[in-house]
Amino acid sequence: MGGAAVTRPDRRITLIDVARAAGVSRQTVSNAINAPDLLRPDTLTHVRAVISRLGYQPDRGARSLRTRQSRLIGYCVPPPDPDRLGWVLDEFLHSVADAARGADYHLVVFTPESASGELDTYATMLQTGCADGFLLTDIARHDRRPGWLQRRGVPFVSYGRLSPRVGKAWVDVDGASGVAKAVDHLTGLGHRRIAFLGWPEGHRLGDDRAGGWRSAMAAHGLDAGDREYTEDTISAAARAADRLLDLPDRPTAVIAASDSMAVGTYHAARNRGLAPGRDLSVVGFDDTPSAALVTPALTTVSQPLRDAARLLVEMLVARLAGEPLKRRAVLLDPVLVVRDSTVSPPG
Amino acid sequence: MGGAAVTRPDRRITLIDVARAAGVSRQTVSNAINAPDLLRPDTLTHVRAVISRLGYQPDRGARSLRTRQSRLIGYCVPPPDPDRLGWVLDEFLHSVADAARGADYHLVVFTPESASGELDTYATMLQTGCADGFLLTDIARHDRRPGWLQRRGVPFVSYGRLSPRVGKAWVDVDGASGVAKAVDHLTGLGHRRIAFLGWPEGHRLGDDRAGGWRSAMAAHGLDAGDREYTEDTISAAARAADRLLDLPDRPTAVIAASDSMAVGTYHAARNRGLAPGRDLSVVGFDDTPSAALVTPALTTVSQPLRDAARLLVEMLVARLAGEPLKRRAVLLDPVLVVRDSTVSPPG
DNA sequence: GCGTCCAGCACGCACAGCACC
DNA sequence: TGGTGCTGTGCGTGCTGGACG
Repeated sequence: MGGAAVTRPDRRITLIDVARAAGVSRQTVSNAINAPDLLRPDTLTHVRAVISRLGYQPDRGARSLRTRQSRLIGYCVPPPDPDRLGWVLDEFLHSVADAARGADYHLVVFTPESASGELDTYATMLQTGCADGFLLTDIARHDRRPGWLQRRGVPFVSYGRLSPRVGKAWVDVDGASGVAKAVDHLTGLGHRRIAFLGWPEGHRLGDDRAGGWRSAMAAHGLDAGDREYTEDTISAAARAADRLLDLPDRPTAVIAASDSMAVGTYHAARNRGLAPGRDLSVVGFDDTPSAALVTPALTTVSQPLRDAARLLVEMLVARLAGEPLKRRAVLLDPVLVVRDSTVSPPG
Repeated sequence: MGGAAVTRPDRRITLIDVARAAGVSRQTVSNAINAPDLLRPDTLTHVRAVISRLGYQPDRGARSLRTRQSRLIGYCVPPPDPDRLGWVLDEFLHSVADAARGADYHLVVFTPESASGELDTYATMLQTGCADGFLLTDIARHDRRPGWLQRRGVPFVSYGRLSPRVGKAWVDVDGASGVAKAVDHLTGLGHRRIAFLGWPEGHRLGDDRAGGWRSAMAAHGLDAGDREYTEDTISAAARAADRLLDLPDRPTAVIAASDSMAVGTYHAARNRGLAPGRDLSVVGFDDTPSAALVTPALTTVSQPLRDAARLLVEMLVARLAGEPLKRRAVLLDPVLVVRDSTVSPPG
């Protein structure tokens, strides 16, 4: 019998223990937690004192069985891609987990069972009571998840805008505004030929950012002719940036739709003997951890991740509680972080 | 009444439904899932067929209430530090979540309630049945978590070695071997003066990596005199690298104990007009996503994250099941990823 | 007695409805 | 009466002990 009882630290404290110690019934203790306004103030104070004295914590299993809720938020982590800059998962996750705890929720991360059956995984998570609602990120062009969840009435929120047809609760960064800030910054430095390197048209995020560039250029009376669209990888961006630098009247600055593409632009510039941050100004988007580390340190548009996380959790929790949303679609204004990759145009 | 019943997609399928459909008792269905060897083969086949036909999934809440287990693995995400390179959280989390699902576990990420009361958070997670065991990373010098968990008999595993006193189940990267590979690589290029930039002594990881450098240098008949120890941030590393480059007979290569410190070395070199990857070779450790992006692309020691994650989950699941561990402490051999920051010494 | 399978109970909680002042 | 607090019940499982052949 030498083995320690690993799974049983000590007997759990239950509602009944608290009730006995406080001299009230189970239900009164339950109400003290879930419906405090049903108790007389002095009873409430007394029960609460006993609760904290005994260190009582409601059991999730039992509560979940009774209420049919897990108080768990599901988040399917996107698979890492070596040719894309690491996402800002670190800070985002931290912020989300923090906000969730504030609402007495927890965050469950999971991966799809198979590439094809991602939706099945969401179904399983729901059926087994492993999540009450979901947090979505990296919404793709024809993403099936929002519509699927919407049809089933499953609460979810998205970091990334949604078409009204498939969902109403989302938070996103105002890409147009972010890129416009980059244009303002560059014109302030004296640039007139500012190119844009974006994603293929039809991508919501990409179109948003490209639109911001176009209108900001127009606002400054500049021509928005120099642009290339390509997929969001370093290597593809380098090829696209090459085409921009091949233009007869070469741009003096490039705004990229992501940090990955900005790094690709660095490569293209160096390949023809141009020094980014001296001969060519470059602006990125996302402020990934790498942005501050590359040489020259990258000027980039930073997403307000903490605010986004807080809002997303707030919205999801409201949906889970069946409450109406105060704000359904929130566009956050990003900040331009100026580093060393943007300087006055040469000459 | 127009509002849809958001929380109730449709009535759940329970053990009883399956039992009725299969013409057996609840318990037999339960056994088909948890103790298949108690059933006659034909009964088992039949029941299993009905289970998959109805798409039955055991309810986590009920199961958790009965078994006193959540089938949840807790992971406290370390707070992001802007002056340190983003951790490799992305890939690690993905791998862990993947491995956990294979064992019918899920991963709950959480943050400490307060900086001081991290242990309280672990206690709460346990008490509320929000985790059965924990995954630890970033073990600090005098980390209180392993001992605390150990004393309470809480199952946990650590990514990062543990002193036998506070825990026996861990997986770690063989830092000494990784650094030795870096030394071999550099001597192969013709370097003789290879400095080491590490963490203050007493840090297990740091000592491990420093030891690898010392013994590899000795094996090559080289002097292991050039070393600096400092904290793991870019700025501190830059100052320490400065001191190395101030040495009368300047090293031609620097091996840093982390990618952050390698980037700090880049800065220090450039400040005195030395080009890393030409005048000075630099090797990092960790292969963070930024390593491939900095200029020159950083040669670095890569952690086998997938293997680590798989092993960690395997060990934790075994501990949770009360089974003996096949392997308690596993040292994984890292791989040197050669990029552009290491070249033959100048001259 | 052995191999299968089944009925009753308890896990800890929250809801409905009743009792009290 | 209305504000408070209490008792009975069931959520879906898995364990214990018993029944059947």
